[in-house]
Amino acid sequence: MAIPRAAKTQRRTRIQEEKEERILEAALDVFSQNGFRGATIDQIAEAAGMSKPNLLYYFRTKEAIHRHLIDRVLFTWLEPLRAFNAEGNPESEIRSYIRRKLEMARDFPRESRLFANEVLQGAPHIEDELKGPLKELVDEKAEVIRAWARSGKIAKCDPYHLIFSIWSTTQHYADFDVQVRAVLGQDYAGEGRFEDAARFLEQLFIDGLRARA
Amino acid sequence: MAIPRAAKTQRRTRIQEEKEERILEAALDVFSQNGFRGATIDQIAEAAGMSKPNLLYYFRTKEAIHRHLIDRVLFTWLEPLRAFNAEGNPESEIRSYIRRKLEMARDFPRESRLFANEVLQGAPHIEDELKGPLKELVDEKAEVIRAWARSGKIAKCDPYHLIFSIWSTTQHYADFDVQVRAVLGQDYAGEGRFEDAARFLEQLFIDGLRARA
DNA sequence: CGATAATTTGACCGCTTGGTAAAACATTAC
DNA sequence: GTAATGTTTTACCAAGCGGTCAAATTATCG
Repeated sequence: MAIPRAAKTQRRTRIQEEKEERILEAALDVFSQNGFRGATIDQIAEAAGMSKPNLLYYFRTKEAIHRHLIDRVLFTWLEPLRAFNAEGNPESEIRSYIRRKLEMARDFPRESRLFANEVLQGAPHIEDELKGPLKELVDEKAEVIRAWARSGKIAKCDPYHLIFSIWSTTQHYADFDVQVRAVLGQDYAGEGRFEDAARFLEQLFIDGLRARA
Repeated sequence: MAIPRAAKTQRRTRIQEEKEERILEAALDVFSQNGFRGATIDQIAEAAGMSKPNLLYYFRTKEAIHRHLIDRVLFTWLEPLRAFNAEGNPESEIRSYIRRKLEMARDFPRESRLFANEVLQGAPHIEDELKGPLKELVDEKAEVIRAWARSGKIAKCDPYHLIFSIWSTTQHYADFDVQVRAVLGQDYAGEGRFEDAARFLEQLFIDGLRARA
């Protein structure tokens, strides 16, 4: 019998665990570089070092791989926002949110690009997640920010657009990496641009949101 | 004889002009929604209301259409940055740059997404343009901003990351439109989000860059 | 060991893809 | 008009695509 993915025994075998991980790792490479339609199963299989039918033994369709990745990314991607703490000091909360998002752009650019590809092409696979869980989380944090503004801890501003602007500025360094590198020139060999970006963005957001008389 | 695109007569016929325009218009739709690899010639042909071979009579390959569009977008996309004026008042120059970029995100979202798709996937077709003309223009304007900062007209800041942050925040409303809509909810039916974004971003950048003692 | 289940392979299929060939058709120039 | 050129269509192809199948191979367990 050859029913994939632990049919009889509920427990996944060691091989399953290993191979599925290898596939997802390879697929992250390929999907983030080519988008869903641009990626081929052959590419992913080759990157994972196995034959196409072998890969399809673990994930029945291309969509299944993609969905797995998207779900995973969607979850970890929102971690920093979840950590946003109403009780904390607004200035340091915003500062560390920016830092964390920038670190993610630096350390997980493929995940960022996978997500960007998906949203850019109309989010065909995750519309519900955006309108549901994502919206709810943002609504909740927007209320926190609004409360800070009301109590005069930060300048009055639209909390939604504040969040959008933090998302966009930080993810820019992952999604538009090629452009950033091209503009900065190759003298910027290392990852120094992330430190510079952090300094700039913290200054911009902290000073831009400082409560005014 | 059937050599496309004005071989003998250098002058393009009326039909050529019309059809090429129709093709580019349709291709912009399709490419911006699906990326290069995700788009098919059949899709473009149908959107342009003609048969595939007919379309291929005007553009010999899928790449040729794409290149044509990219070149066009690359040029118009930089208009606002070119307009950036060293002699002007820093505050109003930055303000109007943001406004202009936001208007482009609102009025030409397809162009923005076409560009985003390209850069996101490693800019395989336009690396040279990014490292050449784009970098030169940005270098030039960065010098302007740096001069403003030196003379105390605005806060000291990294001009490159300032430009990146304006690009990213404004284009976000075109490229991540689905997400923005999802988060804001459908009560935001109209284009009001662009006005809100403009207000927020102007506040953020103007206050964030205000010269400090 | 042997039996059973899990994994891997190679051959294959139907469909879509980018692109071509050649002839039919339309337009323009004289 | 008619000849030359420009445009459109029909039929087609080879390659690439996502995915299947059955058989071969390997791992697991008593």
